[in-house]
Amino acid sequence: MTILTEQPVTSSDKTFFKLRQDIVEGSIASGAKLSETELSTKYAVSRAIIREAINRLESCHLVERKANVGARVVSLTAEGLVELYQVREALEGMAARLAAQNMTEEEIAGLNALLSSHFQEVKGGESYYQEAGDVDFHYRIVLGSKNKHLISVLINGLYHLVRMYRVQLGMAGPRVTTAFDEHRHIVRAIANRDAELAEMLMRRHILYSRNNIAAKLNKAGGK
Amino acid sequence: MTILTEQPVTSSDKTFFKLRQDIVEGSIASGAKLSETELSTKYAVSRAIIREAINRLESCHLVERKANVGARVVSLTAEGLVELYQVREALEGMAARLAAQNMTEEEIAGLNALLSSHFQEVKGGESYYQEAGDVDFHYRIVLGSKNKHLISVLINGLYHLVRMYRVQLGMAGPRVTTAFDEHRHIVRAIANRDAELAEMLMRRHILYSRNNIAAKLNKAGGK
DNA sequence: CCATACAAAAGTGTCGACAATATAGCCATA
DNA sequence: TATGGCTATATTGTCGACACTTTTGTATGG
Repeated sequence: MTILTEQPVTSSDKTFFKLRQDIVEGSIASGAKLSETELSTKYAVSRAIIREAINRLESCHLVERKANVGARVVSLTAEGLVELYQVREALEGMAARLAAQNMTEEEIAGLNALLSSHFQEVKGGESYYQEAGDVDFHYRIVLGSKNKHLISVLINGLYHLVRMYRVQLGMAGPRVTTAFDEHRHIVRAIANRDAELAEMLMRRHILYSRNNIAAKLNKAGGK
Repeated sequence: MTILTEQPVTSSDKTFFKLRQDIVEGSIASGAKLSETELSTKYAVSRAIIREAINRLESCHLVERKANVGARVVSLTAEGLVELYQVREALEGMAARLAAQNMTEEEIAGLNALLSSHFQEVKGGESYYQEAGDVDFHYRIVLGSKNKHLISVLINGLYHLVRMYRVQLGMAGPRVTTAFDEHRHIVRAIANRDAELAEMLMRRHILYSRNNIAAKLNKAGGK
């Protein structure tokens, strides 16, 4: 399903992954305080482990920490979402550009295969797999850029925050078929090695999806 | 001089800053192993402090760590430099776009003042201040984007690696007057609130500077 | 009744020691 | 001599305890 194969080796890793999952999926509420002592009993590890996990979460922009005070889970705001998608637009646009230059023919064939399987699911109307498929699609292009920094910042960093917004704001949209067409055009540009076009299409794709989500957010929590 | 006012509050902060400086400036060689015990005696702090510092350095892409093995300072390569500047191109391009939308008139006036003072220095031929001035210029535009994620990724993350390349490869170039003109055009676009143009000029500016540095790197270490 | 200062509590920052893992060196064997 | 496995060493991972800072609650004075 998903390409990413990050395997926890140390106990600190495991705790970090669990904590991240709990935050992304909302088991730990957005904006909540993260007490080190409390978490250390909850996850049955020492405080040192929790501290290290919190530090890593801070690097992912999932928690904010103040010295001598503590850490809180980030709160999800409309501005935050816009800012996040602006960064995605820049980085994933560049990723698409580089993917058009650097992906192998095999990888491109794999992308096309992925699109085909998505097409079946779109007809079936399975929105969950759609979500996972979209994630998978973007992952592959980012990895296809072959740019270490790009991959690290997006996949180890921002994507988890993106997922957090999606999960907690309940994104499963009427945008699926539209997005699917956009994916097709992006892949075509990559297959044609048209880096310029691939970047532009990816940026538009993300911009559209941002507007779509922002509209939902305004409709839901219009305070 | 520089805008960034990150003040170390805890002992861990101080150690992190020192270590980062030593790595960026080459006191600790690129590619060197970072022994926790060794560093803890060298910097006169406990191993826990060193561990935390190393974790943070990993987030900055300044060291690479493997579980149960240890951490090494990143090694500087031509490919790494290209990848780094590709990310800069994407992010700072977006930063310039957003700065054109979000900077206040006062901030833009400040940018112009900065350019003027640089002009004096260019005539005086003080290459050190030029370097600092260039850094300052890019900082201001990134901050002017008012995008939290953009600021964090660039200023807390990639910029230190950029500085590391610059310092250790001895960048003080014949490109100074050219770069100065490019800065002028970027500021003009921002002042005109021409986001599109500002982004394009910034991207070209970084692309040029990448090519310039890469040329030097090939000439120097052509192995 | 409000404000200020002080004291108690809770929480984070730091440390040294122990446990688990990887590396290096050595010996035995083919 | 080369190779394989074993032991010893060094290094990282984890833990519990102590020190310091922030916060909270309380009491006192205005």
